[in-house]
Amino acid sequence: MPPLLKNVIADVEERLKSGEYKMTPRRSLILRVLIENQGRHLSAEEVYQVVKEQEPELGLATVYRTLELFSDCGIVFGMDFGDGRKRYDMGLGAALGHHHHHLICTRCGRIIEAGEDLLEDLELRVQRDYGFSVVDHQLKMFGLCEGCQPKGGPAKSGS
Amino acid sequence: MPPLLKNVIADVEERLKSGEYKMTPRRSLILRVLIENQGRHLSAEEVYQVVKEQEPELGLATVYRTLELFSDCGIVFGMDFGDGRKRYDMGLGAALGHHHHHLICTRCGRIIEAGEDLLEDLELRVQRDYGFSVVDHQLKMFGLCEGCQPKGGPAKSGS
DNA sequence: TTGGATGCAAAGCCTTTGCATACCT
DNA sequence: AGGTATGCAAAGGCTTTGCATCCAA
Repeated sequence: MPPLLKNVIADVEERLKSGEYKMTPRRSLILRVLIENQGRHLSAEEVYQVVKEQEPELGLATVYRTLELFSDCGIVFGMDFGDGRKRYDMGLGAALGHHHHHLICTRCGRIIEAGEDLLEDLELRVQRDYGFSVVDHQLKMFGLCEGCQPKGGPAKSGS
Repeated sequence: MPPLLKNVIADVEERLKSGEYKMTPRRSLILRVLIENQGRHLSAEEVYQVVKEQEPELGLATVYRTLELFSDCGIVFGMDFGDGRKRYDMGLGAALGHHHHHLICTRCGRIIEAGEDLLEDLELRVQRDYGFSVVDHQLKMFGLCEGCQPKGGPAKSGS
């Protein structure tokens, strides 16, 4: 495994220990799966399927418990794309696990991560106009991804 | 009931009829509850509780079915604040039922509607940079509402 | 030895569905 | 009559929990 991965795992271990938790082999495995699937927003069940390939003994409940644990520690973030199940992803990159921007294609279901930070501006306005102090935000945009859009450029609809 | 309300109900009736559905007394009642509670993002269960006061015979399943029906007709919009249940609100005002901006207080749970439209700008960028054509979006900001913020101005933490 | 970690299965929540009945055109 | 609307209760899907066991410090 690449050294970066080791670092991340070590870092997570630190965070867990500071909260009286242990980094067990199973948790480590789940973490690795999450890292290797960054940006794919796996559900608990999906994590379970992947993890079970290497650790068939591992139970679904452990996945749920681990995901919640990681979530509490700020290691992963849960999100909801309206498909009836929670999905998770690493909180790496953004300093505070801040800024989750997703473009959700309503046709093929693909979810694209967008890295915009224009919301800084909006946060300031909200802070000022509503007296609301923003800690985190989540933006979802629904529409059609490039591949699902009508092809052929800006053709006239008729001819 | 105010004339505006009548108009809305009549309009909804039109929409239902155009889809082969009927505006029944129960649906009308549910609609009225939704209208009278705009901005409160009621869950199905909550709608049920309110509706039952006037129509104790009405069943929860009808509420669910009606909410889905309204949702399909674009009359209401479902959203998710991460509390494990769908919440609904009227899609009035914004032309396309577009622009749902919510400020969610993580301390008291209050949900404030924000009417900003700064995202137009962001949508354009997304369109350009990702080739993603945005149809709708949803923005949630988590933080502390005015009442839940530490009082007394920028006081020193110690003394 | 003690406390957390885990598997398994049962239980919980919210939501959807099946079926028989009631209502309206 | 014919078809939709509805209540009730059962069924479903995802998640959490209880309990006995296992593991590590």
